[in-house]
Amino acid sequence: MSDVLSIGEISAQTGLSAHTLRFYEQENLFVNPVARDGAGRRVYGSQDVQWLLLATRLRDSGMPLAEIARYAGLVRAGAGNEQERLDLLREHQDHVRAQMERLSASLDAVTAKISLYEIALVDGDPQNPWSDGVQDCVVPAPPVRAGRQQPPHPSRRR
Amino acid sequence: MSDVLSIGEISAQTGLSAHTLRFYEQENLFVNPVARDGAGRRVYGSQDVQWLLLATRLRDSGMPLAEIARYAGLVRAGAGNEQERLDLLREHQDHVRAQMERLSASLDAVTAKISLYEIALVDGDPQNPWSDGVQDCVVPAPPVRAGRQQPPHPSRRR
DNA sequence: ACTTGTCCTCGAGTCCTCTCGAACTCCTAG
DNA sequence: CTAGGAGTTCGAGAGGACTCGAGGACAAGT
Repeated sequence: MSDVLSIGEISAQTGLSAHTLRFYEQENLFVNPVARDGAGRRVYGSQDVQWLLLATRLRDSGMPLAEIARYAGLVRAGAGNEQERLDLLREHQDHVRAQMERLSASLDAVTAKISLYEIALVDGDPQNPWSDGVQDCVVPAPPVRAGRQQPPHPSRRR
Repeated sequence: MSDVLSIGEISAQTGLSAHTLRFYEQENLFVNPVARDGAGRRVYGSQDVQWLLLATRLRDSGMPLAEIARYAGLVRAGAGNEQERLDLLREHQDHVRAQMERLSASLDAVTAKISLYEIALVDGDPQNPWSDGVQDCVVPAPPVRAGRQQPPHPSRRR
């Protein structure tokens, strides 16, 4: 039960690049300090894979790396802070739910717009009110109140 | 029907800061070039509000500004490219749906983890298998295949 | 001996989306 | 006339999450 994985192997298993893995380590995203072999190479275990899979889930659902690091820190600290971990997770759960609602509202707006275009195209109505395409922006009105909220962005695909 | 809005007013109505509005203009996110008054000040109309509300929806659902700019460009170009607009929107629709699926999978994982902690806490089992908190990382396995996909990030709230 | 492959460190660069500040112009009210 | 508030431009900086590359080490295969 103590499989030993190289950075290349764990990279393959998690989908994270070796570069990213080192970066994550540096950012304290691991629960345990990463061990090294005689030649100074990183040695991972399967529990690291499990952890990383969870971590990427958290990240993909919008948790900042710093927060994941905080969570990792709590786990690293050992028993006694379960309540804190739970709070952190619950808070994130709320974020995710909110995110999904926003997404679903946006999806509705996009879907509505798509139908409009579909209708217009099927009707073969080439130069109708589409010339400016703005009047049809009748989207449900955003639930937004103030400030920014949850912008995403990929970075470069490798 | 031609209300005239200052940058401050449109900022209030869209939740975007004046700085951001200027930035968006610079990035060609507007359908029409923004008019100016005698003193060189920006003058917006209510259609701009509508457009911005749609644009923020697109952005909030993960469309990069560059893509929104492309869409705006198509609309600006006038009738004749409806198919292209439709394609763009359909593609985004797919992205949003995929995003929601990922989110929902992550939510499941988080929810599962939360239940585990809840159980452990209710059982008042303070120093149980929680010491390392890793063994419970039995998350459904990510649908991820390769490369990065949809990281989010807020920037600074103002 | 040499090539290949995988790994190491460290620092810099990139992308995206803002966000801020400095320095200046206008308009309006008192 | 003056002060305040809202606008303007331009350029720099910030934050987040990578991503890349140079330069070097070591181990195994031919």
